[in-house]
Amino acid sequence: MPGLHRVEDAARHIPPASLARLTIYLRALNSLLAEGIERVSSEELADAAGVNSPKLRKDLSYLGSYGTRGVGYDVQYLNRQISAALGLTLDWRVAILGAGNLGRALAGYSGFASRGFEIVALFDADQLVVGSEVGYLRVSAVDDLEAVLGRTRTNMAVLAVPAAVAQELCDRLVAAGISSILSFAPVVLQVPPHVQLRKVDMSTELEILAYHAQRAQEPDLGPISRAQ
Amino acid sequence: MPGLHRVEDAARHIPPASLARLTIYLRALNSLLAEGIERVSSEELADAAGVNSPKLRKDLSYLGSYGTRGVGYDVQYLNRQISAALGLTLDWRVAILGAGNLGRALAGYSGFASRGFEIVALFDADQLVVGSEVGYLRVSAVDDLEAVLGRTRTNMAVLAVPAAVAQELCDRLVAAGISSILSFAPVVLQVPPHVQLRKVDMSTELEILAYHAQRAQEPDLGPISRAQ
DNA sequence: CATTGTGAAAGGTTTCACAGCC
DNA sequence: GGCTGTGAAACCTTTCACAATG
Repeated sequence: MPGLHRVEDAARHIPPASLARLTIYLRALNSLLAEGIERVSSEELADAAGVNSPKLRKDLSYLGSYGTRGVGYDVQYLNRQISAALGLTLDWRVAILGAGNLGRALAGYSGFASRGFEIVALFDADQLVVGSEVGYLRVSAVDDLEAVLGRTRTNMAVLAVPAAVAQELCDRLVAAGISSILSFAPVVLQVPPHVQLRKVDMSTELEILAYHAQRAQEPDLGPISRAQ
Repeated sequence: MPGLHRVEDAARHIPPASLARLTIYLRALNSLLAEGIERVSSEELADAAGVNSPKLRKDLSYLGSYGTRGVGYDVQYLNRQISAALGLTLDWRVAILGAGNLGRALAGYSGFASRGFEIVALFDADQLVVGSEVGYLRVSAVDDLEAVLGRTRTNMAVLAVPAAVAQELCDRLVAAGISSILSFAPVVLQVPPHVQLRKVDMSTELEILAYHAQRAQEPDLGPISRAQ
């Protein structure tokens, strides 16, 4: 394995487009690891991740050079390097706000745990739900938000609540010192600049599909450019 | 033959980046409509959508010119034009595969219905779940997939199933003639080129947050570029 | 000698300034 | 006067070809 005192391997700037794909490579590497495969070429890994191989090599080049020319990449080593670059080796403690179907689905989602994200709290406003058990978690009252966040040393939060209360809860999270927030609420949230907010919008994706399907239906628009 | 510029206003090619934001503008316009606001400037609408105003104007310019200089946009009219451009005025009939927490969350998600996506079927493999009611839907057996898709005239599908069975079900959907698929399964799926597949990956988003949070924690990396 | 790592070109996206129009 | 619509510049991303190398 390469020496220790190379380029500061940790965190140079990774372009956003690249960053999003690195997480996909991680997933593919984990599958290979599970199958007991030890070495992989950029071509094979790119196939498994659904991208082309020059793109994959370019993406990896932002982290450092972790392959061997003429040979390929060591699956386990590359897996560790990407995890480290993304910060997945740190201790991430996640609170989920909203214990509806979505919140419960997220609480039980194995993809989080397998990446080192520990779900440490689950909140709901409904008194009938507070106190019930979801997996190994007990649902906390949203009234106790600040206290529970502190006690559990939460450093990330997921909003799985109705649009109407999302901004208010977001504000409380920020006031409580949380600066990494993932929102599933279908509404634009305002946060101060030091807070990282990301959004997952489930209906946006269906709407994009509708656009492409509509175009496919109408065969009268001249040369059709490859969609996606 | 490069000739024939028949520029129909309906569906010229919309750049992907623009397309994704148009759905956000729609949401913002719907909020304005609900508040009874009839006219909006590019500046106001851009604020509501969380983008800057030249970007919004550029995005709208791919559809046509639907504003009035010196005045702004008519909320209802612009709403209709964007909906039409995205194909939301057509009849979308969606099947959800997987009636776990995620599938049920999606089945009950009001954002779908309000955009004209009708959920017409919900499938599960578990015999204990098949036949039960979720909202106004009765859960169908995945064994009857093809028959139910045909009977309900489904033209879009959502995969909310475990990674292990996602590819197999995806293949059956494609064989049954579905060519618009949204997957929540954390796995790379293979589809033929005529099929539009989109993916929502919930752990990718947390991983991107982790990367930025890690960088914010380490103040020792020289000039820090503003994240996001 | 197969395969990585990377400059350079091509293609796509965002920003900007301002012409055009009500 | 005020706001939209858009070409042109700046910036970012992807592709490509090939030099570098174990």
